[in-house]
Amino acid sequence: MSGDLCPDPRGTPRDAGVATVGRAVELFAVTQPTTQTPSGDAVDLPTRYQPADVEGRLYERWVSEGRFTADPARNPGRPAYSIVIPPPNVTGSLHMGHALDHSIQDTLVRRRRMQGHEVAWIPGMDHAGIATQNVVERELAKEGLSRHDLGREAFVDRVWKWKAESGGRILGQMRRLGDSVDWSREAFTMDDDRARAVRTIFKRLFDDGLIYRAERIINWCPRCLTALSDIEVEHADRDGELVSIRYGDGDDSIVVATTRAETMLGDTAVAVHPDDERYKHLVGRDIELPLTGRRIPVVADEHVDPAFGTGAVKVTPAHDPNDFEIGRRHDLPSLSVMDERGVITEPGPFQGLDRFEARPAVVAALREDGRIVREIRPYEHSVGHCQRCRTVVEPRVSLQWFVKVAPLAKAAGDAVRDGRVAIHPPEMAARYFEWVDNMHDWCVSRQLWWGHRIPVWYGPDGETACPGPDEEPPAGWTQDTDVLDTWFSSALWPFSTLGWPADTPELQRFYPTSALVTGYDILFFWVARMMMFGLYAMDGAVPFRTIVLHGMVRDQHGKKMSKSFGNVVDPLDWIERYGADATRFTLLRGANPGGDVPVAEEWAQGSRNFCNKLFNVARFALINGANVSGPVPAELTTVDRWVLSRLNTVIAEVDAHLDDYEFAKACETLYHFAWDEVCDWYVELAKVQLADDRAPATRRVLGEVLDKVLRLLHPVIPFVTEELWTTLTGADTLVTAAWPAADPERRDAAAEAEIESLQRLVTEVRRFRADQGLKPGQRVAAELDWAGSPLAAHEEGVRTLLRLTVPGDGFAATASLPVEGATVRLDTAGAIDVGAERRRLEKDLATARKEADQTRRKLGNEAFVAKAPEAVVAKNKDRLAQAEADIARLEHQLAALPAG
RNA sequence: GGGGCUGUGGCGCAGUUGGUAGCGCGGCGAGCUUACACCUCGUAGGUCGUCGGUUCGAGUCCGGCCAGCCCCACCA
Repeated sequence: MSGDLCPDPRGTPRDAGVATVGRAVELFAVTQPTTQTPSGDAVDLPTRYQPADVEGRLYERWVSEGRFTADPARNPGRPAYSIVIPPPNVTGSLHMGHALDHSIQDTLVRRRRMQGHEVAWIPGMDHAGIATQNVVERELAKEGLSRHDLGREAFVDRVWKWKAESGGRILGQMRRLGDSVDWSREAFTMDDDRARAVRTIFKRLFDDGLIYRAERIINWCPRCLTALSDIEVEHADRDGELVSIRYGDGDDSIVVATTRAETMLGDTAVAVHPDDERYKHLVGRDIELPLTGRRIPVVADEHVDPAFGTGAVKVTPAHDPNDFEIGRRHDLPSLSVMDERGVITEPGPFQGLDRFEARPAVVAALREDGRIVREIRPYEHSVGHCQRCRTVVEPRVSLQWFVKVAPLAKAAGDAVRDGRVAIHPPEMAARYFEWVDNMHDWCVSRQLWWGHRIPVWYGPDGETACPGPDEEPPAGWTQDTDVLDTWFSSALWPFSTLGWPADTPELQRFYPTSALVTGYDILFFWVARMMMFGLYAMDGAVPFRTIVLHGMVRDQHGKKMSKSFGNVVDPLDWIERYGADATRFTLLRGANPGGDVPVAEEWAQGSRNFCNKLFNVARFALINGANVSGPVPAELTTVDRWVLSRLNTVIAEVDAHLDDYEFAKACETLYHFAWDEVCDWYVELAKVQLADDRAPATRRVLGEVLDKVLRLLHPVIPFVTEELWTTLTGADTLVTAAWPAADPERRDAAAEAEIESLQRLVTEVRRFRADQGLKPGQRVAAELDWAGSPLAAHEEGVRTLLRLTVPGDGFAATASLPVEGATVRLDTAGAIDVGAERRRLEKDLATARKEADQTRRKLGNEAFVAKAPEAVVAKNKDRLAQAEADIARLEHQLAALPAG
């Protein structure tokens, strides 16, 4: 082994080169032992990339060297790029959805870092009100305690303790994934700075009259014992019964239908449509409500659909949102018949029954009089469930805090409408508008203990005060006991993480953030709310310039991942078995804009294989002394010019794809270039050049190609690329190395055409050899007749690729393949299967003739020639010419076949 | 009830301003060749859900239908 095994990239003296070799050996030596020894020179290096050996080490180094730390004061002239991470719940752990979301963000920020931007990617977590409280309550339950046994203060302490001990497991998992976040700026939605932001904006909203307290009917979870906002309620179809009940008696009777018979105990009216002739005589009269003895009025209300059911509806203002509104319009009393746990409180036979026990009980009681229940039929209807615990939500009248969203939502919609915020993919904007344009006031109070306590105090006579964060509440007043919806504090995330309300350098430099990356599933929950609060708090400045929406990760059949299906894939499992890079690559390769991302074990293996492929080209490059520094020589072979031309095309394509958030396309482009073109063609052709005096230039080109490919791949697969690139170049890190710029001067159409032609020739001969059963390794004597063809310059390469020897004495051509303006005559020792070859050629000939006919007919179509663009016509002419050439070639080959 | 999406080789997906279909995985066959069997080479396999329309020409535009999915929703 000589010193030029791996020349020093900077051309400094030999010992530096030796050091690089030492590194290389170390890199390859930590992997498992070689399974086989290449023939010839004993280069005893292992052949597989072992991610586990490098990932942890590299990540720790990146962090300790501060590679991800943002500095708002650094390079003021340079553009800033910032992203705030969608804060995962403290209770959460990394799942594939996070892995996808984070891989996208990491790709974006790593590329910007390489482009010289000042990058801030802010990590953090969400306190996740209900979810976290439930976790800790469950823990307490194991000790036989409830939160009430501890009392509020002790319980909240307990939650903090839990958070310190087992919360935030996901942060460690983010390191495994390789997230290049700025850990020095980690935030938590409940920490002091964020609490200050909450207090500040609450007060502003309060003072502006955009937050108010009112008695309303809200969604109530009888298990969590708290109010829920509309979007925390999930609707699902359930089988139920539609029971028709006669109210009143004789001429004064009316039949109503309900799926919730038990609520009739709280009915305070029956409503009909004002124009409904059937019931006009009853409007304004009282009728008797069965079971209760109460008499309730019949009212006329536009809301009632006369065509539905009997056209009459029972009105229970306390337990149904519609009825609540009807009740308000007609000034009806609101009679609550259940407590906060959904247990009937109305005195009588049903008192103490759960709402679901009361339902059949009420129906049974009604049936005792055979004339009251007119019909019972199965009925499927939509029922709201608590998003957190799946309990059926109970509409309930209570005193809650609301944010008046109309003005805020208007601004949030306008920011997208007028283009200040772009949504990718743009189709998703429709969903966004539909939501912001139809949003109800947002119920922000929760009857929980874990969360930001509502900063409102009440005086002895019911006065209210909302002191700012630096103000004291009046002495002796008591604070509201409710806390704010979790989404209230996360809506402030893009600016609260940057120090708002203080006017920090971070805020100056990094707000508005550059992109917000998240799944389309929380467009409503979170994104729209950040828009509302961002615009409001930051005086009209948008919270982010671009919203990048991705889909959900699914299994290989497009099924949602869920425990019950048993198809959940744990990203950490993949990271351990295939590496973080392979995990990331699999996800990004499937990340078409807005589309769901199916993943499967095989895809991950494919990605792992790709990383290994890169490892091996790098190994090849090291063994052959690839050179990554200095100018690329002016004198280059067609092969070299071709690969550089392709490289620069690829750089431009990848750049464009990443600009468009087309991660799948960027990955595909690089995958194919690196594997199909660089490994399968360039390296094979380069082997020939490396054996002669073209070696120095070839080493430089090989180094150049690898250098650029690794840079381009680094944002997507940071670990392998860092490891290989630093080994190849001897430089410190790829993290801040320059992002490649495409050089249009390198584009070389002639070289590309020539190599494509060469590829076709080689493929054709390989095909022939395979069809004829000639072993790929078997050397075959061949005569190449290609006078005048530019391919003649590649004779050595062709002979190597095809394992063709120069014919000696006694050469007898038994196969003649005219292709690409050349003729290859092979000595197949008389072993060729003439019949098979003839069948094959005839089939191809038929195909070519058919194509020629079709194209000829098309070109004969006057309308086509007149109307189609010139380029299209020209393309068809080329096609015809090609087909005709194929026909001639195939006929020639057929004629040249030996008889029999 | 409203809104949106999807339907392309066995499976999962690409297909830019309309010009006769690509990729990965899988299948089949061959093979240790100057890095890689987590490899190489060769190969089979779709007329683009369906009907109709516009056009010289449609997977690519328009309409109907069929199938599947998602989101939003205060019709009992």
